[in-house]
Amino acid sequence: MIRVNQELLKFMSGFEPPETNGFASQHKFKPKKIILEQAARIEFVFIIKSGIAKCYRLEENGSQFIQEFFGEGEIFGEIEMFNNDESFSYIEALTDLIVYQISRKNFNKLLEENPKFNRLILNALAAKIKYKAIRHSFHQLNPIETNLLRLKEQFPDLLKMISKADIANYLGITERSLNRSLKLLKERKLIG
Amino acid sequence: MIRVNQELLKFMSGFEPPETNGFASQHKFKPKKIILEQAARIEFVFIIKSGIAKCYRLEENGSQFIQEFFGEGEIFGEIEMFNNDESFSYIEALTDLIVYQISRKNFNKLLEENPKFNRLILNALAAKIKYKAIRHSFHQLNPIETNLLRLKEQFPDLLKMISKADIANYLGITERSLNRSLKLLKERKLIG
DNA sequence: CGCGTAATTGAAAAGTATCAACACTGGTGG
DNA sequence: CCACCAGTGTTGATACTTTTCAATTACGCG
Repeated sequence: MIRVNQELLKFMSGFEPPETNGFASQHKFKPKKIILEQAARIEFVFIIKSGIAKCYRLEENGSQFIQEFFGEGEIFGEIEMFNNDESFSYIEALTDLIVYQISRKNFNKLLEENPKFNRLILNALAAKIKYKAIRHSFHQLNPIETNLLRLKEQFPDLLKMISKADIANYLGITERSLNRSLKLLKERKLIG
Repeated sequence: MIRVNQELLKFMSGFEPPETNGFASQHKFKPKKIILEQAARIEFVFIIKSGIAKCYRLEENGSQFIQEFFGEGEIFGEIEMFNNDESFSYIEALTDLIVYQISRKNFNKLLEENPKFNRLILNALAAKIKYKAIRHSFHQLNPIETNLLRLKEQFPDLLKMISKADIANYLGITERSLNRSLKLLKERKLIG
């Protein structure tokens, strides 16, 4: 549920000051800080050095759907670079966050000149696609209880780290439904 | 709904016989032919030259969820190359299908040696991610009727090309619900 | 303590699935 | 030419699930 990319993180640590070579800078954000706006022009790619962010979309009816939770080494803003379009989701810090920030120009330069980086990005994109495909499918074809059990299995500390509202938005359900399901699962001793 | 990638198609047409250079071969499939199995080892990347295929996942409870419909220039099998894993979905021909087929080795070679191809693949992956993100979000946060209207808007010939069963599986609903919604929309003169 | 945010719960309304029966269509063989 | 069949599409009745709405409680922090 909270995804990470250790390989990319390791690669980026090569850009630590003072060896940044001007490629990447570092920035800090406080919880609840919006890092990227939906429908905004994007000039930087970000890679998380530490902390957790949530990526969500706001639909016209005002409700939000959480795409994923980004942990260490996860990249965002790159999709917009490729399709050269406005952002299609918000990125918001959930914890104290430190990110590497790479300009459009440097991102493209790295892609072209550094085969290792190029492959890391290809892998990262492929991983996102697979994650989304499996998630959407499982989501649609299983009841809420099953989805919750799967979440708890993949990420036992779920309820300690993520607010009920965010979990509900991640599952695309209301908090009311989330609470009912959690209560049921507890009664059946399926979760703690 | 039926996605296409004209740029990639155009690039691939450079590999037409007799100029294939051994990079890509061509293959034909009949409707209903399964081209890729879920949970199978994959040795080739495919790019559609003509026709339509459906990409779907089979969940343990036996129901299927359609990820997308691939049209001209769409690529599949590439995700499995990157994360070096088994296939996570089926690919099935819906119409007569002609595909370019590239071996793992040649795919990697092209990626490394041909910057244009490399960028086309990056763009294709980014487009898939954006498509999936927006689709899942819209899907979750809107009622069936709204989803149907969106489909009809994006792809007016929907009902002529795709079976009711497939449309229902794409929307993650039963055929019964699909029919009820279609009837309602027709009564309200919102669709033809 | 008091305030705002987050979490919980009940009751009614709305939405969707399930199940089962029936209609339509195109193709096949007697 | 008709009878039959299989696949596809249609519909109704009922049961189940989820949302909506509103009221209440718990918690963290200045």
